[in-house]
Amino acid sequence: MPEGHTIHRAARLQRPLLVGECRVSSPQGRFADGAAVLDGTRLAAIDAYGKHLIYRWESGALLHVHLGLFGRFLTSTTPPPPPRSSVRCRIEGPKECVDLIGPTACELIDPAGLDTLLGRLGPDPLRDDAPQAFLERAARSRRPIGDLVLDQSFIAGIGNVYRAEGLFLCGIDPHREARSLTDPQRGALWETFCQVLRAGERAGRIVTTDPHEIGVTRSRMRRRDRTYVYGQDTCRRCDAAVRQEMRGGRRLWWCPECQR
DNA sequence: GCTGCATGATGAA
DNA sequence: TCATCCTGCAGCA
Repeated sequence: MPEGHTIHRAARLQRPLLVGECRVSSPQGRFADGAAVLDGTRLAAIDAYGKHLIYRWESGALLHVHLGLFGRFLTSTTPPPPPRSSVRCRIEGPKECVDLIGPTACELIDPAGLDTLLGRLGPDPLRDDAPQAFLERAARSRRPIGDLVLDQSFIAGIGNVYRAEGLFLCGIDPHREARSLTDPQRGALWETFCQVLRAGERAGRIVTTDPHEIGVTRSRMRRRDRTYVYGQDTCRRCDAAVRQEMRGGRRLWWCPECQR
């Protein structure tokens, strides 16, 4: 489900199959006006920024999609089956059909709107952005590092699972004030996010554990084997009871032993 | 059939 | 900090 890896993977996979002339519709009806504008025109490119997708059309039109918590894509080969009633937008390209379900955003935006959107985003590890802006702002911030990494203006693409797992892998207590960490700690955190997001983009799912450590074969990993602390009762590394806490409406998991 | 919950984000108070 | 929006599913009567 949707953290940055999902979005970049969707862009990579959809790009070669949708670029070209597309039929665009809104079976559910809530994007009917936008779909009418795009229908029959040619898609030029698909770009991912953090958790945002931008579909660029040859006409200059820009389609902004954000999956939010529930959004997802269903893909099918053309000709596609009839859409389910909840499909906000169907894009039927030359080689594939993509149905968009339950997005937070599915809207046409203008170039100024895109600038505003991108201006609110911090560097994105999956775009190979330079980490300086993140590192420098974090070095000055008094906010807890666990709150800060979910803030898309600090670093783009991290969600609740990667927050818990990235901080675990770096041995950092999420409550630590961001500025109290050392420069190498903040640097390692950025690098860790780069690694786990890239792995997630390739695999199409979040796996942050080392299968040898967990004692399973990579191909046999069940959901509970894929994370050290997220969604766990006990730490998959040290077996201590995993702590959890609601912060800003999101559940935060951490290991009190491995993250000091 | 209901309730609650989920890998997200926003706007009002 | 809270309510709200988006959807589907598990768990329970």
